[in-house]
Amino acid sequence: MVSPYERQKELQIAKNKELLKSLGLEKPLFEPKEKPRKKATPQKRKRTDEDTENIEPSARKLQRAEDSSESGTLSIGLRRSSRNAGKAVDYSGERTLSSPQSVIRNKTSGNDGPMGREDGKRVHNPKTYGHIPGIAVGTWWLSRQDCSQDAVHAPWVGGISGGRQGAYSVALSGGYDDDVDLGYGFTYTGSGGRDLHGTKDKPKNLRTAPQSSDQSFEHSFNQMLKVSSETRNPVRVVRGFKLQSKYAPSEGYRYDGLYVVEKAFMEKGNNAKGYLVCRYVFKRLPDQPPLPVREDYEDLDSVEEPSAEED
DNA sequence: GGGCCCGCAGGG
DNA sequence: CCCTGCGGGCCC
Repeated sequence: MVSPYERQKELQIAKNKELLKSLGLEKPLFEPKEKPRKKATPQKRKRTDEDTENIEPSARKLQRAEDSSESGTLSIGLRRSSRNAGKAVDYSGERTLSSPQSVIRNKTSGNDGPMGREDGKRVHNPKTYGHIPGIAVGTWWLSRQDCSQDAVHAPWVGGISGGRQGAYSVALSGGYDDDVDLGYGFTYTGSGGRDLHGTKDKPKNLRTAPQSSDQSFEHSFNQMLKVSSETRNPVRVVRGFKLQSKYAPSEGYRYDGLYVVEKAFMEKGNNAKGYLVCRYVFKRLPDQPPLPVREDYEDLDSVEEPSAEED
């Protein structure tokens, strides 16, 4: 039996999915020169010492965790994402799934700094529109911090970064489970409407929290994205491992190139009280490397016929 | 596994 | 200086 709440969510998702499809966003605007890789390249290498060498810096960062647990090196990698618990972290596989140009950049190697940073300096300015020089589409980082250091998406926490001419970048991290991701187009939800302070008797100091009020375009971040839809400036898009999508990386964060904000509107969000959210439709710009697809992701694509599910 | 609370970067 | 924010590490 499906709860009315779930029902509403399904309808919402279906609606937005239709919206994306009606805009022709379920596929690349132009056929990429190179065929999209439907499957991970067969030659999925087993982890070797050489691979371990490559991920060493990130592992080093988690040294402390290792100190307090006797478990192997793999499990300290998993610690980072509880949602991926039980899954094997195959960094070499991650690379084969990514587009040809993809490259892993983890700079949080830090020999012994408190936060493991040895070079906190940014080479490029994140407050720009378009690609960051030297950062190929498909570049992958272990953490938002690394991504920020490469100037692709500056905030460590926030999903939206922007200025007066619109957003510079957004991060898709699955914070709103009614967002739809078709890869070449997706819906995105604005910020705000969350109670980060708790109540008076139970004060909190959170960075994220459940939806507890309406969002609005007055909100500066939401306004930036609305401006983006008018200026049509390109927005850098980063997909994170928490995103529920076959286009999400299984671990870490990946730069997926430039998109434009095609539409901006308000609608009821998928939250208990039906608070309003700011919703956006993003469209991927042409002439970019094909998006990697996770074949292991089970697409619960059962939303097509609302009347089909009776039992 | 879930809850808590932190530093930090950015925009106004 | 104020505030926010789709992280993340730690403690339980």
